[in-house]
Amino acid sequence: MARVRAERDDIVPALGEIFRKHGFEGASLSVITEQTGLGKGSLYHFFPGGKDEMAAVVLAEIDDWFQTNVYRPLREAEDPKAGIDHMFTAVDDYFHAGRRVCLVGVFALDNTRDRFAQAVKSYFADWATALTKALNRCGYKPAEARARTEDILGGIQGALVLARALNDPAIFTRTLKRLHLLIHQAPP
Amino acid sequence: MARVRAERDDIVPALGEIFRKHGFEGASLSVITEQTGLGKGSLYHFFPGGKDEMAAVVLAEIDDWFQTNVYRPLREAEDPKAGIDHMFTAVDDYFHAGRRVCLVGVFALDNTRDRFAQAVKSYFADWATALTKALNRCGYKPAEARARTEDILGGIQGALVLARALNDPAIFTRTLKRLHLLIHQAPP
DNA sequence: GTCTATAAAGCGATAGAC
DNA sequence: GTCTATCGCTTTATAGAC
Repeated sequence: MARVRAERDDIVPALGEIFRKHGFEGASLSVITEQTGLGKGSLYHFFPGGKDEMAAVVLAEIDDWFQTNVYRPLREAEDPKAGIDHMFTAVDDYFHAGRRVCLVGVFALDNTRDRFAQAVKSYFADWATALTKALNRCGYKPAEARARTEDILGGIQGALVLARALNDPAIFTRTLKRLHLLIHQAPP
Repeated sequence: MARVRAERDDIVPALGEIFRKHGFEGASLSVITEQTGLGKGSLYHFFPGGKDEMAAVVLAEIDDWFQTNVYRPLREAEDPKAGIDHMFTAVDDYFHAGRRVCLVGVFALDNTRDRFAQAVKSYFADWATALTKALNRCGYKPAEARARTEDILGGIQGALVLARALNDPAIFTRTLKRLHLLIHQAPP
């Protein structure tokens, strides 16, 4: 049965890419079947709840990844600046230097599915809390830490939109670098 | 026939709000029928091309609005700073202080429909060109003007994502104010 | 111009053989 | 676990009466 779970988990990343590419409504079962190579029988064997469960599992995996690779380092790094450095590196890597959009951002704008609203909210709220506290530890006053957090999280999401819209991934990496320098150059 | 065009144009804003709320795939004809009060017969009378034509007309109207109310003032204002001031006011107004998402941004992330890619690209490219030139006229060097343009356009889109995701429209207005001050406080 | 009826296709989901 | 067949429903789009 460990094998069953492993196999199911193996297709979750593929599902994530499909939802990223087509959105929730656009990711029809025929598209999912085609892209994963699994028939409907197999898909419903792994995900009895259908598409909703697939999306929920993908969102849970994303949350898990960011908790481990971004939020926890932000919270637990002895040097808060090192945690922030790590965040920028991890984010550039995760979004493939601007060639991969943020599924949570996609689900945030396409708010048809209210059932994912809580997962979307938690993703950004957890990130914001962890980053704000790290900035506090860097010496930023609370109000400034919150403002910089909004600038950074919003800047990341917006750069992903721009990079995709203009078909120019480099926009993302450039923006990320400016946001990073802003923190290091202007600690209060 | 002027009356026909007028009536058709009257429902375009409603279509825009429907696409904003449900996305392209989520805006089914039954939803459109319900929200506009027009039956399928009327809808296909106005838009023989179906949903695709509806979305194309909405995107064209959005482009027209931004050309008139944002890009042209940026290009033609005698004082480039006044053009930029006007842009920030118009943008806050257009996006209802963070309560309205950007349909072009939604279509950018939900890239199922490649047929809208050109309209999406033009929206941001025209905006970027107009703003960069205005910043140049303000005294910014070319490279800095391009960087500030990316910060502002990306910051706007990202703030809209964050505001929607966290259900906190004030994030948008706060971010807009910071982006605006950045230009006025730090002209090179 | 708006309506109803309907066509044709695709959708998510299920059943059951293997 | 994977497959095929199929159900019931919704979708986009069209036809034709009014």
